[in-house]
Amino acid sequence: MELSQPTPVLIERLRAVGLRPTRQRLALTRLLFAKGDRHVTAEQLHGEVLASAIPVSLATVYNTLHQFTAAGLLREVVVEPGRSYFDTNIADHHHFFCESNGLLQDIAAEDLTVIGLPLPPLGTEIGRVEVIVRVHLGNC
Amino acid sequence: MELSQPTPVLIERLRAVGLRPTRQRLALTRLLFAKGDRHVTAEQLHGEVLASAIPVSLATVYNTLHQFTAAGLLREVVVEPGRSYFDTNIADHHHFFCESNGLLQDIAAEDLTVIGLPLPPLGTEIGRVEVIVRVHLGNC
DNA sequence: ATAGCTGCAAATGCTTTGCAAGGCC
DNA sequence: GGCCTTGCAAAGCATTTGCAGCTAT
Repeated sequence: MELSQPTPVLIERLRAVGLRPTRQRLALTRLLFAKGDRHVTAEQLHGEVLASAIPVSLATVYNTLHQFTAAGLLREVVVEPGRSYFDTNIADHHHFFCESNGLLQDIAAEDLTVIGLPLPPLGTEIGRVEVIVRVHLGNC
Repeated sequence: MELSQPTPVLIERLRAVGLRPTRQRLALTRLLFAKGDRHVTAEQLHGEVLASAIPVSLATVYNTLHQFTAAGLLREVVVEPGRSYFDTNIADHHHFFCESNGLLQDIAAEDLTVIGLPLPPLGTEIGRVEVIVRVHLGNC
């Protein structure tokens, strides 16, 4: 598992996608990519970054998450109305989603195969196949 | 393809799930289940029902869609942040979603098979496996 | 220096709710 | 008549935007 990276690496990572390495973007990058794959909401990440003593507004967290998504650093996952998750794993993969506690968990693309996919609607091309396995706590 | 059903059948359908067959619920039921499978947003359906000369408020459309969903008459499909689709096809199936024009299209469960599903997270049970094939218009 | 960021607060868009009036049984 | 529904408007949330001030290069 990938551990926290030194700041210079993070700075390069931002520059590589054409984003200036500002204090708040670095703080968010550090939190997002510090350890393994993460699935966060804007609200969650905002709470974390405030806890790390760097003041960042919620609006900036939203803007940054979307910039990162547009830059290909993150992937947006929509599983519930009115809430967006951002996934630091941008490789092709799928998810378990627990409807009881709102937790997302990765399923590696290699583990799972979809067979029998029909042709897409006329005039369209397939972008991505997304599998969401909805689960719930057994002891409810 | 199933054509528009006579009103008495619709009334029974509502009663069967414990909902009073009011004028607005009947109008919505008629629009939803008149012909084949549909994927509508609350906004869309509201527009349609107003066009049919029966005044229904948007709030009532939302409430009704959720009551129908809770009653098992509809299924909610989440594909984009900030918009919910309601699907009149409650059988197990999957979707094409066109990101260019927001159209949903069914994929029959029989057509598509998911193999290699890992065990769900400890303590959870699988509810439903949902496959969303994201497509986009080729001529963009 | 200057183009690009940030923060705040206000605006937005979708959805839900509270409560008085109305309709179904 | 009684209870469930409806409608409207207002509240609620998550998210986006406008603009003045700040910052990285």
